[in-house]
Amino acid sequence: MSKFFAKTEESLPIMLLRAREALMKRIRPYLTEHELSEQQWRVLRVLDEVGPLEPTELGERCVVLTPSLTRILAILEKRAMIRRERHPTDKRKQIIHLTKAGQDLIAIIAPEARKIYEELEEAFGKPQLINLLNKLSKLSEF
Amino acid sequence: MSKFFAKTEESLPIMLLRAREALMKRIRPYLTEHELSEQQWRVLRVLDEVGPLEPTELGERCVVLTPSLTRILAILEKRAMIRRERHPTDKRKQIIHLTKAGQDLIAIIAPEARKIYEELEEAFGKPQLINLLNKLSKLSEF
DNA sequence: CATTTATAGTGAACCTGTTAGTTAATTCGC
DNA sequence: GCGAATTAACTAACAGGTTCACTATAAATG
Repeated sequence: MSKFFAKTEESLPIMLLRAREALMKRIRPYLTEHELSEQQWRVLRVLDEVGPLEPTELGERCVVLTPSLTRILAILEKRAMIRRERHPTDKRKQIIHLTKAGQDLIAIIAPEARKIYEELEEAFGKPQLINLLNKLSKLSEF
Repeated sequence: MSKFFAKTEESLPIMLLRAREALMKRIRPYLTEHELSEQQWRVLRVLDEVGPLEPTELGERCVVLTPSLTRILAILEKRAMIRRERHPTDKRKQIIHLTKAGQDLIAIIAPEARKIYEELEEAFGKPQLINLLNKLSKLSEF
């Protein structure tokens, strides 16, 4: 029962995990309903948000390592949610496109997910949330 | 390229993940050096912090689901970092103890890990960190 | 009591995280 | 230009995350 560290309730990595868990506990059911994992959902969202991307940049934006992304893209391609193209000049690269089916799926889930974010904003206050996001953003660059 | 959502840079779950990643990128090397996963490390720390615990409560404190904890405890037991006891009155339960070897390992890693937290405090400012932890704590109860 | 209901831990299946290593294509230095 | 270093994507192997189901024990309900 020695005390080498701050209590785990004050450990930033653990608290970040706990907070994320609380959020995802609400969101996951909607994804499960459509047989999407969290990570698959992130990939679809990012493609929808920024348009066609190379896997490496896609992985960075989704916070998914490339070995995971390889598997995720294989699954999403089999479900026809994404489509691959060759990069025009660099043969090592690909370009990942969201398909119509992928966009449709996003459009179905979007209202449910947005509802949760609105609840969050209500419970938390928008300025507080913005402040939190700013701090997290700074932390990401640590 | 439609916009069903806030940008992913403003998506709280993703930002929580990103921030956590930035932190763990610094801490992981020290754990890897001693062949510990993040989660195994959390288990050891919590046992050191609060003393012997039943698996269920241990899992809650570490933010690890019990099926994962089962596997983690099996590994840590094989490495003699923890030890199991039967619960005196409830035969369903166990009590997990940190062994001397476990304590020793913590004592070795502690200084390195603390150094990183101090760097963080310096780069971020203590009041900012406390404020962040408070917000995360509130979020955990959402 | 007997039966139902709840809880603690485990097992299984599938996906993801992480590290390391592979292959092919590109870029850099000379 | 040519070999060395770098980069993009993939594969492999093992640990962890998540859900579901199962067993054993305990508690609640009648």
